[in-house]
Amino acid sequence: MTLQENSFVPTNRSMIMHEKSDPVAPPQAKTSRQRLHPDERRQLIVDGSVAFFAEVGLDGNTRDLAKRLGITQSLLFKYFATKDVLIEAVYEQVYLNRLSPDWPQRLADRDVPLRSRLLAFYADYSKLIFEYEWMRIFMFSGLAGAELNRRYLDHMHKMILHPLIDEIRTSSSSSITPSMEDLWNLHGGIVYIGIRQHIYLMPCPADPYLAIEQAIDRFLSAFDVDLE
Amino acid sequence: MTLQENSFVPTNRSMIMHEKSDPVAPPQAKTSRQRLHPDERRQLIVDGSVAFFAEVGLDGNTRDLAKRLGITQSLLFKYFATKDVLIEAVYEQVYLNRLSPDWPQRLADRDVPLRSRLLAFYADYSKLIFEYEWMRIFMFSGLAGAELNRRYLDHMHKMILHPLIDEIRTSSSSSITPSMEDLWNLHGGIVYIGIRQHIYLMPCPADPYLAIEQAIDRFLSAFDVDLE
DNA sequence: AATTTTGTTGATCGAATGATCTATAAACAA
DNA sequence: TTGTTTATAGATCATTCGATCAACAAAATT
Repeated sequence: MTLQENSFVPTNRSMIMHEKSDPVAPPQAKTSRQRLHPDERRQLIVDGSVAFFAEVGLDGNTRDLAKRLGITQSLLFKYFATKDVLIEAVYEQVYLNRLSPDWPQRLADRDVPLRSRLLAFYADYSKLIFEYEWMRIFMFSGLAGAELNRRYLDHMHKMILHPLIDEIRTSSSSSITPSMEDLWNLHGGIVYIGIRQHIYLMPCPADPYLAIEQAIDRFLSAFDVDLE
Repeated sequence: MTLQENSFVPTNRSMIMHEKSDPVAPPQAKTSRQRLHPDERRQLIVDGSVAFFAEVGLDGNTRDLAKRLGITQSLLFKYFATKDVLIEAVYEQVYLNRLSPDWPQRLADRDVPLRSRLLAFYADYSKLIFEYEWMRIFMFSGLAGAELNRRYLDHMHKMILHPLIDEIRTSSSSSITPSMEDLWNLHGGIVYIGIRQHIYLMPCPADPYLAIEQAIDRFLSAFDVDLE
């Protein structure tokens, strides 16, 4: 395979990285010192931090962040004791209150065709995770070894994917039963769209819904589930 | 969905990261100064760097790396002018000469059943990318914005996945034709096994071959390709 | 054995980075 | 207005990190 022909191997370091193309945005209209209510300022910092760390990684430095926010670096430490505390706030902002908590129930609602349930779930879920900030911060923290990611995926396993085994078996007209690996395969194939888009910055379909729909249909028909 | 119930949200910073559990390995039997042939020393440094940077990320520091190698930090700069040059060598070590260059041809060999060709390819390919070093360095460099990754994936697109559209159409008994997104879905579902294993450090099947085989079979039968 | 070569070390430099401290000025209360 | 509070800025500290350099010692050469 031509992958070996090394045309993808860097010949010139300059194209590789660590350049980080000056992530410092245009300094906000520097009209002297702007005094805000602490709550508002704090939220501005968190929002800016999410965008900043998603772009440059969790060890982006606080000076660049402050510059992008149009504030001084020392001000960051008035609101967050340490950089780690700030990153904690970033995690919360990104992961908290982002997806309806009743998906386990809705996925088990057998009054609705299984295909419809799956389509609805992945339409909702993909809208969440196919966002630049979510995808990249999740990947950065995963690489850094955060327990957070394992807990999140354990939840996905227990509350979403594993229960689906039963749903599929029930809706199936044959006796074949999907394994957990099969369900991870369905899930991974969908998630990978977001990885291509936001991690590798590859061109991707503006609307991934069709691809998701077809992946789900292929999956269900392999287990003889009616596509209605 | 219970993902919102936040049981995966960090309540305690200590479990999150930046601890990097002392990536410095036991210093090699420090029997005074060991003088090696430059080629051998260089290779030791590159090998150690691959393992080190795969673990802690591409901005791991050179002191820790040197400590793990059992050499002084300054010695690194005798072999590599800058840290970036060293990382370039890491890329080469990881990506170079790792996969047979004739996969495009073998995948197009219609004397062999398409299913067999696909199984053989992904058996080979997964052995390559399901390695800790490969997976993590590829992800780190992707997040850092390396052009390398886009080039690699472009190759995958042009030389492997796109030609498969034709192979599938030819082997199919129906008239449905897979789109590029369908092929990326097959590919991504398989790659995601390695991501779970090496990025998120989730428990995974020791041998992913069965899961790969079934993913391929589901895919092919969706396009009415004989499974022989 | 004497001499040269060069692989390796330890000390150190300068810039970058997380964090701190004091001075300042914008809001608010009297 | 006057005085108080506190959000913000600017200067600075202590480390860390990439990189350099002179000194040293293990091979290689004579």
